[in-house]
Formats: sequence, C-alpha cells, structure tokens
Amino acid sequence: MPELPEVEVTRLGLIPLLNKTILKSDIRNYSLRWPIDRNLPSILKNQELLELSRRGKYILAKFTNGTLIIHLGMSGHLCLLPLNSKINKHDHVDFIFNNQTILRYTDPRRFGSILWTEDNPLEHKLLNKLGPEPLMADFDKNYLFKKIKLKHQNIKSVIMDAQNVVGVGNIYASEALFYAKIKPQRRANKVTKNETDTLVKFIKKVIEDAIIKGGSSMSDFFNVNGNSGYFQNEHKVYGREGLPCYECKSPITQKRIGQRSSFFCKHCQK
DNA sequence: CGAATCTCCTGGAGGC
DNA sequence: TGCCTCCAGGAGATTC
Repeated sequence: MPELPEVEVTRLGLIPLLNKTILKSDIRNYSLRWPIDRNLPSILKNQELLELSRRGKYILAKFTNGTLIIHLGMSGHLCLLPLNSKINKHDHVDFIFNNQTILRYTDPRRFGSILWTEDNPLEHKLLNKLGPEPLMADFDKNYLFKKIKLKHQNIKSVIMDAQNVVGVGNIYASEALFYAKIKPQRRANKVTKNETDTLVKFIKKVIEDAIIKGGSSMSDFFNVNGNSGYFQNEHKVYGREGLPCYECKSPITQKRIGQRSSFFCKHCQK
C-alpha cells in the first residue's frame, strides 16, 4: 500500500498523540514480517510519546525509553479510534493512550513490522544503509548521476532501491519516469546527466504533490482518520494501461520490469 | 561483488 | 455460488 507520501500522511495524522502516554497495549497477533517483541506491552506501559519522525517508509515514534520503528509493508495502516471500537479481522495491535484514543495497526498481509529499540533507530540494521531522503537537498542530480552511471540495471529498479534513494515505490517511480520522459526499462547507465537532473526534479515533485493531496488510495490506503487520499486521480500512467496518454493520446503500456508492474507511454518515454 | 529472482501473507478480481 | 489463477503499494533473503 504505502509509499513515502502515504507514510508521511500517516505520520502527520498521529501528531495528536504527541505528549500522550500509553496506558495499555493489546497485541492480538505477534507475527508480522518480524515477530513483535513479546515484552512490548510491558515495555510501553506508561511511556510518553515524545517525537514522531520518519526515515524512508519507516515511522519513528520516540518514547521515554526508546523508539518504535513502524513499517506498513504492503497492506498495513494505522488509525486513531475511540475506546472500545469494534475489532475486525486484521486489527493486530492496539496502543491505548491516555487521551481516550486507540492507535490501531491493521495489516491483512502482515508484511509490515513493529520493532522496539532503545538505541538510535537510525543505526538499526534496517535503517543504517538507507539512501538519502528524496525531498532533502542531498538528493540531487550529482548524487543520483554518480549512482546510476555505474549501474547496469533498469533505471526504475535503481530509483526504487532504498539504498539509492528512499521512499520511491512502484507508483511514484512510474509517474516520475513518465514526467522525465525516460522508459522504465532503460539501463541506468544510459541515462544522461540532463535526464538525471529532470528525473530528480520530478521525483521530488511527484512525492511532494502526493503528500499535499493526502497520498494515493489505490484500493485501501486511508489516513489515520479513515479518509482516502486523492493523488490517485492525478496518476498519469500508473494503473492506466490501454488508456490514452495525456500527452500524445497513444495507449499506455503495462509491462513487468524487475518483478513489478510498470506503466509507461512508449511514444513519450525514450 | 552486482543483479535477478524468490519469498513472506491475505484478499479481491476475473475466468469458467 | 464455487473454485481456480493472477495480481497487489515492500524489501530482505537467496541464488546466479
């Protein structure tokens, strides 16, 4: 489900929990991507939420004595609910805060994760090799060009690899490559410096716009208040197989590239 | 080493 | 209705 914009929209929605304290945690299913620490309920009891940040697609919730590292995987989401809300099939975890609010984690496919660390979360082994944030200044054409000129993979896989740049998932990779007029299957080392400049600008633009519009709700993304985003209405190529390209009217092509479904205009993208 | 492929899991869509 | 196959926002693990 979520790419960086959806994770950021989720993080922003959790801000009402800042400086609130966890009274109780109900973990109904410990088996996510990695097992949840069996001691987590006792660890979190009476801890105050001090900070909410994000690194790539990980939400970092800093508490009094450590940090929860939350990843939503493909189908995870967090929502804020009143006490005693009905529990549905895939509602695996509830954190009950002292403002009468449940922070609930729901994840049908259980590819997400909820990890606890008392160390600097940025040094956690899942986070310490991550590339730059796409919206930060250190993600620029010089950085990306240096990366891609050594790569023989297709350019789409390169920009989706979190070691190169975080947060660019399957939807926004297709969208940014369309705007930059680069075919997703082009070998990365065949992308010119000027094209890299354009690509970096559009990766930033697509992600910024998606955050402003509340994320893309393809089938089941909702923010913490249960509202869907509407950036999906602005997708130029993703999910538009066979429909006319907004630029040249020729039909959009769908093809599997690097195991992922990819969408592009074979006329506009070179 | 880099690159390609496999894998975890459930549910929805579409074909028959 | 039911059964089957295919597909889905991620990304670490495994294989070549």
